[in-house]
Amino acid sequence: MNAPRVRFAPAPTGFLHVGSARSALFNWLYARHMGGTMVLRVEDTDVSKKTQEFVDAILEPLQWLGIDWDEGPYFQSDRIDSHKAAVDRLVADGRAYRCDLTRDQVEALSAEAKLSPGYYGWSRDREVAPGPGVVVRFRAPDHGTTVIDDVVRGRVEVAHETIEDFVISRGDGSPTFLIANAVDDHEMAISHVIRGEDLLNTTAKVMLLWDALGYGEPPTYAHLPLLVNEQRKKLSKRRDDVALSDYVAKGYLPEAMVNALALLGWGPPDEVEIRPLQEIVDLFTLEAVNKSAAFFDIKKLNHINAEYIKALDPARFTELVEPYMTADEAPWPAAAYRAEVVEALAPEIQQRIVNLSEAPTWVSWLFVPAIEHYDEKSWNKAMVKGRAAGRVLDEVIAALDDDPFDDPATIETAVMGVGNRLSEEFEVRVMSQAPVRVAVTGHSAGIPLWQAITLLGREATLERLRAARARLGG
RNA sequence: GCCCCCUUCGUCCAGUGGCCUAGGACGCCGGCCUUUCACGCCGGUAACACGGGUUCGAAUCCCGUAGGGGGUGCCA
Repeated sequence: MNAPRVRFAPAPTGFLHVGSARSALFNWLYARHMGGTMVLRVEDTDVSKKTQEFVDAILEPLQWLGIDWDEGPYFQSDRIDSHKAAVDRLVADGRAYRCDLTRDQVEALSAEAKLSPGYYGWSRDREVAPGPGVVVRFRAPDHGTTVIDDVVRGRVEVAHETIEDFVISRGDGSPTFLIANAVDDHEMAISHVIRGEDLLNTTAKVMLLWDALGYGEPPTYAHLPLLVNEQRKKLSKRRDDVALSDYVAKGYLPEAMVNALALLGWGPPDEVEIRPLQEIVDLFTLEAVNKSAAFFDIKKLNHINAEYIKALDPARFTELVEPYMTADEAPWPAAAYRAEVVEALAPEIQQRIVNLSEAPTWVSWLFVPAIEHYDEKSWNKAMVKGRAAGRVLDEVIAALDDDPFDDPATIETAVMGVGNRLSEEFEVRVMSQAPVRVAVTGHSAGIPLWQAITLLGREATLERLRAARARLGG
């Protein structure tokens, strides 16, 4: 068997859809697994959307995912002459004909004939002359069956009676994607067409054109299960978060995204889900792709992303997180940010976040001059309801005054010592960490306190403790 | 309406006639660890849509039913 040639053929809609990304990935996995060729073809037959902006919106996310291609991008709009030639040939051969009926007229005719809505070859013998508004329709066979030998779906039969005389050239003379598909797949010697199940219905039409054009053996088809939302509906631009770029912005790692996408409609035989891309390439086969639609579950993506983040080495993590740390939305001025401090804290942050954009909240206390806003719940729990919070702060301030501040362990001993002493005094457990944490970080949840205090240093820590003590009053 | 496709835990995947009293992962619940939040570890919950066949034997094969989805454009 020759090395396969596959193609990813997105329409330039202005962004890359998660579903398209999954299709691209499966094409890519198959090509790489088989040592084949990946062709990229932009299907811009409709309007002229071939602006650099629209094209980049597709290509950039692909590159981000690590999906590369060996040929292209080709543009269908550049190949319009070939498509037109094919249309002319079909007309000349009597396999297609012109039609000047509008959509309304077609509907009226089917209603009049008491048939379900559709086109029933009304213009087959009308000898319509070419001209503006005149389309070309393929003369679909009245009898027989087209069989699609789909790698994932098996044998799919479509009776020719159910295929209407579909349009292959629009009223303005531009060819439709059906004819462009047949012509391009043929001329680009595509051996495997791997795409979403939503295109299964068009396959018989393209195969009919393929045959009418005398192209011989059609490519092998593989229709992937659809990606759906919680309501089990096809992922849609309007309702669902489908733009890959949004996931990029939120701080999902490409490795995690690609790993998660690979797990929708396919699974490795050994059941190891999180693994390097190369292993997925090695294990991937089209035959193992399943047939049923898959819900794109953000929870699973989150878990996978969290795993990849935890596995990052601190330097790399710091690098990746920098854009979020210095963004305008960050709780401190970009100039106050210090990467080496974050790197020191990296492992602590890494085990607490699901995506990179969450990183700043874990160090929101770090690069600001003082705590301006205490989390209300935290303050209430630790200071107001907390036992002897005022005493704890007083004594910790006193204890820390003498502390050398160079070692988390010493700080821990000092703060915990206060808690233990007060516990004895009041004969009830007094937690010293909570009030100190809230005073220093403004929140009851966070990275290990002793480390935080060490990083902050003596002056800032004492200042914050005193500020909180004053705020507490009493 | 018509055409096409699909149907294993809530979700994703494994399972291709006996290894299945159905396995893994996410989620959820419980526990351990812990003077924060997490991480980690341990345990639990939970499914072969239904009905008929075929077979010594069916989640796996066949038929039917039901449910879900996709398509039905001079979009792709």
